[in-house]
Amino acid sequence: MDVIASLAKRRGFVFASSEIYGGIGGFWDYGPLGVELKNNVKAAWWRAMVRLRDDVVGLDASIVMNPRVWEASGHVAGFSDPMVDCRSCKHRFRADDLKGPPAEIACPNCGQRETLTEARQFHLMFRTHVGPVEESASVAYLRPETAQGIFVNFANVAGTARRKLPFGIAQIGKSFRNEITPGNFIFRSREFEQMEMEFFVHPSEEDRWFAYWVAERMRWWTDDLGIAAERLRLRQHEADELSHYSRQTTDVEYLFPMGWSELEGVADRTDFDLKAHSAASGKGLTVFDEASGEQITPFVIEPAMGVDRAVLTVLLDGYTEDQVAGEKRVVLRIKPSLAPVKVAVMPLLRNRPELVELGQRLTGDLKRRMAAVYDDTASIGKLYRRQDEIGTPFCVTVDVESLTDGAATIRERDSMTQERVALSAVPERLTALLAGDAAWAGVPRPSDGQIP
RNA sequence: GCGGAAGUGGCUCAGUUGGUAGAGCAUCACCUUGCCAAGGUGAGGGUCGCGGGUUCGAGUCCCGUCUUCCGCUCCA
Repeated sequence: MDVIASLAKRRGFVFASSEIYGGIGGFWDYGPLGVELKNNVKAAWWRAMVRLRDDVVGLDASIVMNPRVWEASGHVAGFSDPMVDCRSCKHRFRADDLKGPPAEIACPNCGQRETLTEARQFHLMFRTHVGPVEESASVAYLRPETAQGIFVNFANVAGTARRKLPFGIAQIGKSFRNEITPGNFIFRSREFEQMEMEFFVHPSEEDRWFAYWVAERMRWWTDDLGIAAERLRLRQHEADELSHYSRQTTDVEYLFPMGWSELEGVADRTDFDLKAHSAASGKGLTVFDEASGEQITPFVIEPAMGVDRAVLTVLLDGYTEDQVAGEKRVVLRIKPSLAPVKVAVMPLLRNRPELVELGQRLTGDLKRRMAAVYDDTASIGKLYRRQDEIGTPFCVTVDVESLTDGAATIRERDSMTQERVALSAVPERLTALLAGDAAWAGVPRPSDGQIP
């Protein structure tokens, strides 16, 4: 993890937020390469989840919502717990789990008396105020999950997009949680980005769609994101760890340096949210079921994941150290579709103006089709290493012969193999090579709402 | 919030019993270099986390504070 955090800092993927002031725990900034990688991860999700499907549409809801949303969803109650600490054994308990007042009972863990603190309130939702004068303004919250923006827009989307069950609404956006302990680099932070999709189904199809989405999400991690299958696994939640809205949850987990940890949760939220919002708002959040001739409240299957965790996983999973001629060669073997830079153009010799000009002109042509950069500030070997380290799948070298034979050399990242291609054919050739990337080739998906 | 550890150039670190900061790598420029981190010359870059105290003098000692890392509690 340290190696990745160091690489991320050194090459401009991720920086600690407000670093010149000493930083602030649980917040991170994405640098020039990081924002490209992150955008590519989001694009891969949006493509698989929305663009390639007929049964899912997108949404971008606001971060601050009417606070009644969070009362109805159960987050106001569930996100602010009175907690009690034991001064002796350092264990912490929820005050409402204790059998009596903290001052009068022994610590349930170590049995010591008079070691428990008074109950203190923990607010896991960020609070803010709407309106410039704090005293008279109403309290509001930064959303702790994006899902509620989908539920409260259920009727809007279903109506305007003319959707019938089953269908889904997908959203990518920031969420905020006042985590007690952020950590493990960008794995757990207080401001993070989620990609969530709420899939609305007929109650009778709940289990089948749940199974479908668990399998589909695992497929996405391996095929679209290129994560090694042996470092991924599924884990079903035990009954006592289910969140307040969930009937069943299965996590996609990755073998991180600190152990197996959650990447994505597929939750069966039943009709909990729509019913809660319907009751609290007085609005009917139902659909007409032609089979029974009645209005029904759909059940919801939710695949929800963190973008930042996905970025971290891509970096960790792709990081390799090769030995080349006794020297260490760091290669970020990530899927080409995710790479911040697709191709780097470099002249074999930089003290030849005509080569520099040729390289820069070629870069200009390539930029119209893909993320391309030009670099001539080091020897050819060093330029290759730089690109390897940030995962650039292809390098194109122009040399003196290029001036006469009109050809250039394409070098591939993982194998270091080279291929001589006519200059005019380089953009086409690279486009074809990148299209060979499975994530962009597309994978058959259900398009008629049928469960495969 | 508790316990432990640590904060010196972008990175890894050195700084002797307190005497107003160094190295390697990285970056940049020029030369060299003809396909996988070669070489040469030079340059830029640090209020030593922050604040206060002791002292003629603090990166070095004392107090406070902030931040980070590891563990614990929590994690929708």
